[in-house]
Amino acid sequence: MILVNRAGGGHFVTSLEAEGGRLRVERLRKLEELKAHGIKPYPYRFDRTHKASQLHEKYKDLAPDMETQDQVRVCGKVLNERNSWMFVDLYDESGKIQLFCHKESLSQEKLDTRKLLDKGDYLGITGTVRRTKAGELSIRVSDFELLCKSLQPLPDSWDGFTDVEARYRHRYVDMIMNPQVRETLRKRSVVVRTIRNFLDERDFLEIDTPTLQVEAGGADARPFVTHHNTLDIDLYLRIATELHLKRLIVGGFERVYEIGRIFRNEGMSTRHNPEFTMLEMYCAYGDYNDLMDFTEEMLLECAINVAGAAKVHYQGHDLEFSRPFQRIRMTDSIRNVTGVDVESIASFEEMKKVATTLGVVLEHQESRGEVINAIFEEKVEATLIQPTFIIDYPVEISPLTKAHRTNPGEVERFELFVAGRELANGYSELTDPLDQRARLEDQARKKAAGNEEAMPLDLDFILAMEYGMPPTMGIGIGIDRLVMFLTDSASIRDVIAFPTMKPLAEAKPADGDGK
RNA sequence: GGGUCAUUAGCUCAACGGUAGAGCAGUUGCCUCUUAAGCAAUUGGUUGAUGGUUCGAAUCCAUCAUGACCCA
Repeated sequence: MILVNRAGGGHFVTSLEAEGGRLRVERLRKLEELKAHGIKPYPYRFDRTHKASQLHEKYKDLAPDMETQDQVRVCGKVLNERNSWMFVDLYDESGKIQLFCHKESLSQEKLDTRKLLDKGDYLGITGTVRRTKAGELSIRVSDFELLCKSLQPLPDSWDGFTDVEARYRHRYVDMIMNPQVRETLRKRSVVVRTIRNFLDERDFLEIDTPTLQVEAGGADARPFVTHHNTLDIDLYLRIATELHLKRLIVGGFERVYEIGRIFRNEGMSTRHNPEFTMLEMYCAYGDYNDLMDFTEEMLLECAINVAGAAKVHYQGHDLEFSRPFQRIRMTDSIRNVTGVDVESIASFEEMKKVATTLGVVLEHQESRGEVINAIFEEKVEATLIQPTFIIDYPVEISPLTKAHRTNPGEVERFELFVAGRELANGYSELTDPLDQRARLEDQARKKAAGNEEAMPLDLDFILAMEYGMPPTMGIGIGIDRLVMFLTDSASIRDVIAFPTMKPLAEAKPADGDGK
């Protein structure tokens, strides 16, 4: 089997032997030599007394060139070495601690073993705390044990590991070499925890709904298809959690949410990953006005917990998450940007002409409301930098939203835009089962006509609604995008631990057809 | 889907039609000294893949693969 790879970084691994090349062979030689000396290269455990950061805190007042007799045990990964392993940078999750391996402090046996170590190995250290003349807190090593022999060479620590494709394909190396990768994922965890705490404090229940579904509804998107062998039926991966969370409201829960993985079989870009994480939250007896207040409060708390302030720097913009966010009717936002008052244009045909005049390219829009939305997306979205609620959407593009209480043709829906991108989508939920049925039948008609993004007719969902659903507000928030804003990440791949990557082609045998 | 660019040693990059190089890493000595980097010597390549042009291709052309950035 031949390994096919870009030597520069991208890998489709079919041969471990080819990875790392001769440097790996050299490490295997050392591994064998270690074993020959009776050293077990993959032991079971190590008791440490301190993490690196704890030592820096505890000894922050220790003066340069001062030596203590305090014995400590630390462990971690070797990432750098100076002067033939006399000075070693050992990293644990909390940070770095320097090891001072003076030959007079180590036995001859350990000095011999030291020659068989490589960068990337894990070590368990016993020694005393000192600060060097140069001022670096260090451990004078009296004993060490190998905790893991690493077989793969690490990237050059000075030039770093910068090949974008290689970083995403071998994310564990990216995490080792680029600390900000781990920091971003840590902040992601803070965002999710903040949201959970925020909702839990307000008596919400987190309930899991099905990922595998007979029909994928609740959003305009193409689903992934999979197959259940025993039932011998195709199932779809969910594109939203909305329809099931609303069934929970019907069932008597008043406050529910789910932070779950969503799958959409669509394009990939710096803003789209095929699987992503969305918060959906539903709360009985509130409307979309209450929901905007609620959303502002929650996002502000996220910003403060992650960035430490309401103001967040994102890709050259200063985003201000202080309350309240601007609220603009969609039609007003179009007038503000283009000068055109779409509310005064009643007919579908006339609206299409206006769109064309504005340079908006239309594809399969088949109603006045859809054209208005196209104009909005093309002309207004990118201009919405500060957090802004766009409210009161056309009914034609909102099949699950309650009709606006005063404006005909509109629904009580908002989307929150930040840095020109949609971050959240919320509304007064449609609870009228007859209206809901009419809207979904219209969707089913579009689907039958070939629109793959139209929603299927979920009769059980309508049946649930016939049993009675209280007035409800509900929202979906893209967690990945929120984390992008709060961590100043340009690509969604930066906030996902293991982003989706297209595999590299495997080598074909010489007698293959080569296709 | 369209355009532009990229892919060369473990990593970061040169070489732009004439013998594939550097820095770091690695190896071997010496050295117990440091904040990217001790000193010296030295190993290392099917230049992403497949074709083509040419006396000669990392370099020019075509196709493919993967990725990045724009655009739809």
